[in-house]
Amino acid sequence: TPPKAAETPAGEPWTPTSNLKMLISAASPEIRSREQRRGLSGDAGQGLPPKPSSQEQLSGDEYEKSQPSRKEKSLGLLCHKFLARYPNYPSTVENNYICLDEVAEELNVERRRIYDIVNVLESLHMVSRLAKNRYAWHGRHNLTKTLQTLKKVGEENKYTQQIEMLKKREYEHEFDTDGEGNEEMARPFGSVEHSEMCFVELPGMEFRAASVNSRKDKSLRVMSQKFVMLFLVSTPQIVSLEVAAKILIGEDQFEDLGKSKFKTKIRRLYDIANVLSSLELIKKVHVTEERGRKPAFKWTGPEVLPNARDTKLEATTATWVPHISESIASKEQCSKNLFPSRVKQSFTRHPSLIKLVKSIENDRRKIQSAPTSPVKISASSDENLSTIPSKMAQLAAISKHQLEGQSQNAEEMQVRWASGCPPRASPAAPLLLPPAQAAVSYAIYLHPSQAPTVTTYSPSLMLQPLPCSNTTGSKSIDSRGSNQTTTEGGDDHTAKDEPRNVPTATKRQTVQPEAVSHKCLKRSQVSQENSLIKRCRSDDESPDTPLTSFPSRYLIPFPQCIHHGTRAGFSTKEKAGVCLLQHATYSSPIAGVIPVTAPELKTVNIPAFHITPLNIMLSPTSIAAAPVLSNSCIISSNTSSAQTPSSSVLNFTLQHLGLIPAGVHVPANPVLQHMTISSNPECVSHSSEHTNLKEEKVSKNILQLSGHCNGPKEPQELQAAKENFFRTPGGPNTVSSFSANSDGTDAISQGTLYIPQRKLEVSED
DNA sequence: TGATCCCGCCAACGT
DNA sequence: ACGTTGGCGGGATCA
Repeated sequence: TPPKAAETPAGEPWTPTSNLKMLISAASPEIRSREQRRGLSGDAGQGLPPKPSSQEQLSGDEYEKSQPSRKEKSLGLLCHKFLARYPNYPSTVENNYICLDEVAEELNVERRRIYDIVNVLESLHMVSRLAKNRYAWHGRHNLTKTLQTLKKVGEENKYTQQIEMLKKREYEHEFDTDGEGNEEMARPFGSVEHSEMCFVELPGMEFRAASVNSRKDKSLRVMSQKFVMLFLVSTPQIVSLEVAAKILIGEDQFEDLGKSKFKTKIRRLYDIANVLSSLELIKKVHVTEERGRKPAFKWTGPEVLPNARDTKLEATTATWVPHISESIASKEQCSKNLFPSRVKQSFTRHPSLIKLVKSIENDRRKIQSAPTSPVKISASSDENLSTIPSKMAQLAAISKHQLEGQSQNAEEMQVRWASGCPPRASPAAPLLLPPAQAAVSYAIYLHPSQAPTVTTYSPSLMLQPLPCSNTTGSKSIDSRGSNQTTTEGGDDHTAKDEPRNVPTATKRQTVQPEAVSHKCLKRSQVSQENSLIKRCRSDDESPDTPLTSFPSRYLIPFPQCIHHGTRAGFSTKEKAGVCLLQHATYSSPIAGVIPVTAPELKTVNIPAFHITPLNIMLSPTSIAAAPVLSNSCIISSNTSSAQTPSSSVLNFTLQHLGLIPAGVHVPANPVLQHMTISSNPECVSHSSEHTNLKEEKVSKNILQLSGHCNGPKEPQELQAAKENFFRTPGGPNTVSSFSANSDGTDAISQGTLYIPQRKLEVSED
């Protein structure tokens, strides 16, 4: 039963946060939909209407479709609803699949709209396309990394300068007619060269991210990234639409700079801004300059630090990971020593590579796409609220979403202990790996969803200096425009220092007394409770979660596997230079499946195999970028002799290694890079439970794999294996194997295999 | 009014 | 041929 909006001070613009949270928490999507289908009778007056102020309680007839009112259909709201369906930090293999059709249907919108959302999410690597109608949800796991990368690229592109230039010019030509004036302004920057910026990828994500790359990926995706870059490189982190549009246009094709083009650009930017806003990465504000107030947006997302440093892991890996600054000395040198795998290159896909990538993608595509019939949203199906979803539900969804976001902090904190505390044996076996032994190789199975979060910084990139960004001395972006005033759309507290690291800006608002205080307080309170709740829930499957999830991966340590085979494999298939290195390497049967986590595995008699497929497509770039293995050094003790990692460290590392896009064999030297923790203890922890159900699935996986595991593989075989691999229920997965020795030889001793499992879909619905 | 931006046509692509 | 993606911009709404 929808609680009533007790408080809601009159006139207050609807605050997603307010009391709704209760509703939300109470009403999970499913429930809500159930209710919806019922009649909407109850909800009408509730106070959910976006525009509460006046016409609230309509008589009971038209509330339903009286007037969806433009706002109710806004992309922003839709986006909120969309986001509400997925956790910010999805655990490993949760229900991270997104089916566009379904979503569109459930959200009651046209597919087209979903694309708008998904596209920008994709630009942030929060989702990635898997196949035709499917996307994988990654949530914010990659966000930090993505932002860092974007920032870097943005800096490389001299966005800061461009912005300044633009402003300056603008200033100068105040009087000038826009029409002619702009022509010249577009050119100013040496643009040409870097104009070719394409989709920025993340190591490990590239493939998927680019999977859609075929089409002139020009707009949304890329535009979105550029837009974000602008925020990240500008000092007041405020970007006006106008400026953004101009810069973005400038880069695009230098062709007609018609006014229409500008207009269109702005339109797109609004679309993007809407979703970014929903993500709470930006907020609308107004900049008042000479002219008047111009719409602009202010970055409210997490502060993006130059690199590493913010990753909890850092502490742990610090020893092995030299800080960037140090590496700069000589690129070559460094790269040689520290960055075994190549060096430079932004994570931007260069046009020249596209082709290659494309072919790869095609390859992949074949494997994955299956016909999907577009499901039309028939207004007919009365049973399922064809009509307007109750506003209540909407709000609930939103608030829920928000709450989740707020709790994220806690989650992050949680991760923290990991670095310090010895991993106590958690039920999640993965942590229990035996101490590293002499030579051990590990194969890690990566599930797509848990996109590897490793970042490798290329020296070149590292060149960029001060954490403070704004390299150039001329930092006063709007120095002259100091008069720039920003007006917050809703709340105030503007440019003040945002707490860095505060993911969600919201919490901070509490500070404000007065008007805002009301809601803020409320909000914060709620959020707290909520997070608590969340916390509790996290351990067990949330009651309201319709899906049952299973352990996502199992570790199967195997003795001395060989790895050579693997290596060979790599070379073979490399033709494309890239390729999905998905091969399977097999080795002698496992001595025994080690206990690790999955009991069922034991049941299944698995031949030991060492799989090394990398389902992640590695573009040349990425390869370079992802030397992978990263802390392999940690594993291979030899490198840093003295530091034989304690088992705890090892475990920890391994765990996280799972996130790394490995598969790329590790070159001689350990690469340094830092990674982000993407999975938290929780994920692992529940893996121990409900295992049985999936047994069959597991075995299935295994069988498939094993089927192909025979001796050295031929390219063909690999291919086949690959396909099968992808077909696995779990979807594409990645297994990587790596080992690193100081001398470049493989040192392998022990291997671990992660087998991701997919949860059964039990959803009602 | 100008700021927003929904809507959906229709082209580019993939299959 | 048909389905999926997703530019694009008219024109309705909102403030």
